[in-house]
Amino acid sequence: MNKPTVHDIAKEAGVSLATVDRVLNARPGVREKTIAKVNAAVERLGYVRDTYAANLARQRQYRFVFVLPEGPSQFTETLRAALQEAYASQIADRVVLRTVSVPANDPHAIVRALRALDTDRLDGVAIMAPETPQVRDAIARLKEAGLAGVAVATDLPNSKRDYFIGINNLSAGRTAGLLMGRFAGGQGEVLVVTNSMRSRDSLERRLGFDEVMKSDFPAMTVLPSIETYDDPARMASVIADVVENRPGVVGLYSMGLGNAPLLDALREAGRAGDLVVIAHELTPKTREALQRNELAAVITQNVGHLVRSALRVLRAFCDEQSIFEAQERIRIEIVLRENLY
Amino acid sequence: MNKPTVHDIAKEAGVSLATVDRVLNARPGVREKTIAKVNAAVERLGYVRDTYAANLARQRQYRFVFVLPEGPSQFTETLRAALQEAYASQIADRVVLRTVSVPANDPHAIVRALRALDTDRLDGVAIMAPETPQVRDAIARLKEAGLAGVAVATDLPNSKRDYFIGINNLSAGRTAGLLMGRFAGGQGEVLVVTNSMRSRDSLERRLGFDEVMKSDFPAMTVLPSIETYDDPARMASVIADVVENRPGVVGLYSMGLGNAPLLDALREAGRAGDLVVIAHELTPKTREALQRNELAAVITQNVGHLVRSALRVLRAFCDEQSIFEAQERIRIEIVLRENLY
DNA sequence: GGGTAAATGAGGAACGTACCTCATGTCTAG
DNA sequence: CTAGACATGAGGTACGTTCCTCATTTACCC
Repeated sequence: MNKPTVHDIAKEAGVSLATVDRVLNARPGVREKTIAKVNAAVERLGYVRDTYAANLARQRQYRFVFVLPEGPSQFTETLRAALQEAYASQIADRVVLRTVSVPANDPHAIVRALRALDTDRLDGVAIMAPETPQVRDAIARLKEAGLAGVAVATDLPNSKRDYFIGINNLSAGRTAGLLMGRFAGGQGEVLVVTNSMRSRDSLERRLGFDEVMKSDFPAMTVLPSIETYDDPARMASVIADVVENRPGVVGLYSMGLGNAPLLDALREAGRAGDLVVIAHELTPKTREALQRNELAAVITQNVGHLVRSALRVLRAFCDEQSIFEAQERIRIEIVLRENLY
Repeated sequence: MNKPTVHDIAKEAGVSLATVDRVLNARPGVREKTIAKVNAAVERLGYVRDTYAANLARQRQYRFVFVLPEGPSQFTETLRAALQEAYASQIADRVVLRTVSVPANDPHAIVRALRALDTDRLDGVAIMAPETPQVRDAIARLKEAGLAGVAVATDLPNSKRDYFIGINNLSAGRTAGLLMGRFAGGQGEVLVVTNSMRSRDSLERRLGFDEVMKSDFPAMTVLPSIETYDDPARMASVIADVVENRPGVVGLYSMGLGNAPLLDALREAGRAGDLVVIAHELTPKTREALQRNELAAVITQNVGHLVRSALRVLRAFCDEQSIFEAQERIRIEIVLRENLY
């Protein structure tokens, strides 16, 4: 009736505990035939290893590092907070966590940080960074050393990461497009801003946004992306320009970081609550703007989920366990004033 | 450096292991003063009990029952599937699970089922059922027997449930209202249908919906709720009536179950994809309808999250552990064609 | 100050697994 | 046929906790 243990397997297979142990842990010195016998018994009884007991016996530690962009972005701050919170909870059982901050847009510094990781004292790495060839190589090194590696929020599709935890940005852009079209009534011009189009995330979002606008709202015009390079002054002048010279603009899609300056500029220009503004990432600022009707919608991913997922997936890879996909899928969430929770 | 164990506590407090154990497990025969000494040591070292080791030693089993409505609703089927899936995973570690089906709208049968539960062989119950005074009493009995009890999807606010896992239906209705208003352009009439207004969920959703329509879209008219009593023929006639006699109707809000018949009726009447239709709960049917542009939006709660959350919360109550609120909050999700995942 | 009850200590077994050693059994090549 | 390699068994210890027993100490009351 109860869950079978290694002892049951031993009995069932007609071998000793030691042999069962050797088979289950893939230790050498067992004949093929015996291995088969044990595996058959495992099958028959439906044995599943008690991971917690195993971890206890093995004194398992999961030594993880999170490599996150430094700097005063609301998104990364939320992420760090979520990480702290998760670390204090059950999920981080037997996890020893460290975070490393890297300048977001300095590939060299990122590579340096990745190289500096002591692979002998580490079991897994979660990385949020833009992908460059050097970064790719640095990740390859980590993988060669046998570490688990996941990409968080920003994918590293060409690197040997084990898993990507985050949303599909093409779909996110498409979702923004659909919302924009429907909210704006299918007419007028739409401004698209981002801090930098060099980021893969922005590129993909823009692509998805345009696809939907073109196919579903052909009467709308999407203006070229405007880059603000994290410069509030630039943002202010962009918005001012729209107010003065672009009466046809009905919507604004902010694809990247830097929503705080955007919202400030809109308020300054007196257009807050007037345009249909759609932005990414739920933070204290965007949350407040939703409440004040200054943002029509925020497209986001649940950051708590993101970090918990990263921890679970890293552990699963360390233990060579399978991943419960449904649980790890990060959803593209649409947040309006009314479902802010 | 490492996590402190009971042995460390014993040393630190200058008492024996046995005494530490007595204190930690609230067993009698320890002086107040000694208890204080031990607790101080726990504080000082930041000791946290290793739940998994404890469960191992204690041979802990979590015996849970899920009481779910029977019948061929897509929502409950999805729920059952999610439960199966969760049961097979890590989350259900040491959990022995049983489900009990009850007729959704027969309070007597529900009470009978709750009474039939053997409280001696059970640690927790998750219930999805409409609240009636008898149900409330039956739950009180379970609580008295020391079981953990959570309400799932439908709250039992007046019962002694330990926790409610699900969305706030007032907010869900408000979210629907905001979407409806913006999607429909703030003009025209809106039809509201549900299988039954006797359900608290429908009432609350309607309330929220009306609030937002009134305050944010005063130019729109919301028609009285139409109840279909799970009768496809009735649904068909309602829709046919709209097509023929209500040219001003631009939107349709389906608050309850029974989306399949609604969608069929719309197709029949040739109005699918024409009205702004907003429904609840993501199921295979609603998913397909989103893809075909027959539904503008679906407001839903993640069912996988729902059952995993229920399991975690039940466990936490059994162990008298605190709950990681952020993780257990069920979000009101808005699903459009583009973020179906 | 002695008796008694309560408080505490010391130690061990168990949970399911990992990992170790040492002894014994079995096969195979020369 | 036998040495040596390989396969297997038997048994122990450990992980952090629970829960048990039994002995010893302490505190308190008359």
